[in-house]
Amino acid sequence: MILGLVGPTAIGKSALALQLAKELNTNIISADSMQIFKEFNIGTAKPSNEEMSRIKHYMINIVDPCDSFNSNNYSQQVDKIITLENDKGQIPFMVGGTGFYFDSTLYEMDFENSVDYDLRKELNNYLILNGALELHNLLMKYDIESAMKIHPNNTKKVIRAIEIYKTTGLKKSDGNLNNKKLKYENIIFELTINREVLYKNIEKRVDKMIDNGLFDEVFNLMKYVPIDAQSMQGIGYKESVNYLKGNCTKEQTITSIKQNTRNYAKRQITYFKRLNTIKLDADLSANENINIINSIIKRYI
RNA sequence: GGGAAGAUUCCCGAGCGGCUAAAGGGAGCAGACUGUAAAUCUGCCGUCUUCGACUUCGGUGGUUCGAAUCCACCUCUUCCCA
Repeated sequence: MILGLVGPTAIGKSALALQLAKELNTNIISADSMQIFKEFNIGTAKPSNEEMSRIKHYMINIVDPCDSFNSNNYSQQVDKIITLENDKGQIPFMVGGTGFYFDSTLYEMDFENSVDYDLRKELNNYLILNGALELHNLLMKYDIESAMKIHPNNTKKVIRAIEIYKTTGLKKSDGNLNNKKLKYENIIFELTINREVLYKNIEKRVDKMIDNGLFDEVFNLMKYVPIDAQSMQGIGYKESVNYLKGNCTKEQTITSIKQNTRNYAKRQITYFKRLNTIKLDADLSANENINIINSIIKRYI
């Protein structure tokens, strides 16, 4: 059993989560694909050390910035944590904006051992040489059903589908995507807010990150983290790299970070619709929301 | 004061007599998503009673069968010489 809190970036998840975790006397499992990286602090709006010392946060600062990490790595680690906490009689509180991490934790995922990075490289070369359509035709040969579902332009997904077939002999379309097996009972809350207000919040937050020294952080990171590392693709980071390399002005960079963050928030909101969430109004005070949450939890548990 | 360029749909920006509601990009909105997910990708995007109709390309008036595209004047903008 787990409790969850989702919401788009900059809506105030962390603040509410902190209070709630204290109230409920539980630990937090972060579900954030960027906060997993060590040393990526300002741009990921990571909780402060002080905050993390007050409430235990799992899944933050667990990956070296030069390494890669994926949703499967995530769910495997979180499985252990949930079991551990549940065994102690605790219901952990999963908080974050990475909807896919919730998905891959809450449900049984198909295709064990279906990763082959060399094959990906190979397919990527094939893509460069022959184009997206030919790559898609390749998938057509192995798994027509998936090929029909995946747009040829979505080459990452086309490659993954081929990879699944080549490594496991299974077709992606054989997975249980439409019939997912639930792993954990859960109650997921979702913070919502008026879109315009959200976008304003985002802009304010980005300005704050800049004031807090985002560029310095990235400058130091660039000394040892390759620019094409997964960690460097995060919003706020890739744009800063571009700026520090002298490719654009500071103003352009800030505008672009704000823009990309807004677009991201929009995608998050779309994703949350597939999660079965209970909506919370971010305009209400933390205490009000905590009361609402408490009453709902009591009803279920 | 003289000269040059230009005003295009929310923004940038093509078009330079018919094939144009007007390329492309951005924004916005909606959506997809099972191992890079802060990623990747898709659709819509003048209005409407949407297989058709209507109103648009600074303004007004012309030339044409027909104009965002040509002409005249007006308004504004940028730039250059004073």
